[in-house]
Amino acid sequence: MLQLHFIRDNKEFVIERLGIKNFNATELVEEIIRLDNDRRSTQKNLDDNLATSNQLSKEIGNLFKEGKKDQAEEVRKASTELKSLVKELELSLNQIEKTLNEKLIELPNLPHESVKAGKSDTDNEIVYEEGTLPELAAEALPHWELASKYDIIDFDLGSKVTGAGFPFYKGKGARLQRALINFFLDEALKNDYIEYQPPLLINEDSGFGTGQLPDKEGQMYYVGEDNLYLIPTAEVPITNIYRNVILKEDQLPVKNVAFSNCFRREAGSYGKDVRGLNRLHQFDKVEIVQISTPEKSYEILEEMKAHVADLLRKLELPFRILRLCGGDVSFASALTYDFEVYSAAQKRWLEVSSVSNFENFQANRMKLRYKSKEGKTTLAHTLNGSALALPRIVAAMLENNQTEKGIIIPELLRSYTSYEIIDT
RNA sequence: GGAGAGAUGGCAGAGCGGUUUAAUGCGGCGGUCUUGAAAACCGUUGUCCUUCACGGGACCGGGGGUUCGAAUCCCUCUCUCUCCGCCA
Repeated sequence: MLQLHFIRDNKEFVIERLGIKNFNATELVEEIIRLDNDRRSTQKNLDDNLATSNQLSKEIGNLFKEGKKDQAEEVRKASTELKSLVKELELSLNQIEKTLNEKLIELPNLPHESVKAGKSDTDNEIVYEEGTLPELAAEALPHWELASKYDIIDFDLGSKVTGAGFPFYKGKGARLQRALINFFLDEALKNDYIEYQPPLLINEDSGFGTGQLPDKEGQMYYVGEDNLYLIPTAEVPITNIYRNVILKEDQLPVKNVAFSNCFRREAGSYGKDVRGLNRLHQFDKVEIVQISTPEKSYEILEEMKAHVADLLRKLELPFRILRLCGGDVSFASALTYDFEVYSAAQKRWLEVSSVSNFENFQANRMKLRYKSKEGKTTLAHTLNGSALALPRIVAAMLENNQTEKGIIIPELLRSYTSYEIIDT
């Protein structure tokens, strides 16, 4: 959520920058400013009347104490009249605030100055590439076939027990999941992140805080009986720890890491995008979250980017980093880097991580602030990134590392898997 | 799931219809004293809206109500604690 005073002071700028996200904000911004003017004058009016009313009430108290009942009675009448006016103003203020808020949350975050205009993911800019693309034999298999060949992931069994997109991992496949999770967590701990295990269900307020609600409601699994949502990412519970919190500046940056299962309904997905592990309803992910001062947040974004790159390097996977264009940056993000790993058998790049700076957009929604050494309270900046999501890493690893003998486990992962090869 | 108790400022804890602009203690910050520190003493101490400013307003778990006036009374929701039941 953008800050009202910022919108007021930078109207043209806001409209122009949101244009980069292909969002026409002209009317919405006008309406927001109009509603805010309305809110201010109504508030002023209400406050003045309340001030009078408070004064009268005090007077009544004093008059009673002095035993001047007749006079007290008179003032009371005046006060009663005032009260109906106050009530009216309160109602209209509430209504205005509600509408204003509804409009305000419709505005996306402004893209960072480095974000270029663009329509879709085809306009994303490759900012970095590393590793050599593997040359596979002609008979190389895609990961879903490797998975059944070595009996390590069972998609059919998942369909039977739950439905499509809920695979079973089995034997060395299950062990590989556990190995990757531990590897990712340990690497984060080496970089001074604090480990959390969050709840997998969250309430409405938390969904609102990070921006999943109200607009992305259909993407989350919902437990109606208890009014709870299954988390689509650990970002939600981990960031919401700080909802309505004022941190001290010396607590920043906050560096948290969490492993969690993630649940996404992925309504509307189809075709090759959902084959095998490419897109699941339930998957595992290690997420890093940082909270920082506005001054440091872009420096930290680079640090997080380097952390993710290091993980892929250690797993010996060829990867590239994209800076998302305006059309592809999410609603809440100011700047997002996507990491893609090359999947040799599918001959395509798979998105395995997304690292974003939300600046104060989430912080404003959830009232996450910090107090500076001078005692000034300011909205903090929030950032997060996958480090990493498992399924596509597994997909690429199976495909790229396949040999006649089996699938070779990258060296740095072997102490976690306790095996070096997946064979029959 | 059943019964009961409770939720007050960073923490502890009073207040249970009108000098509460929330007592008091601890903690924090500033100062006096001191070579320095401690102790003692003095002062100060939250969040939000509005205003150029002075000022005004809101906030005692959330929401609603009664009243001229609510931390205080009523309703409701949430959470915490104790006991019982169930249970990994």
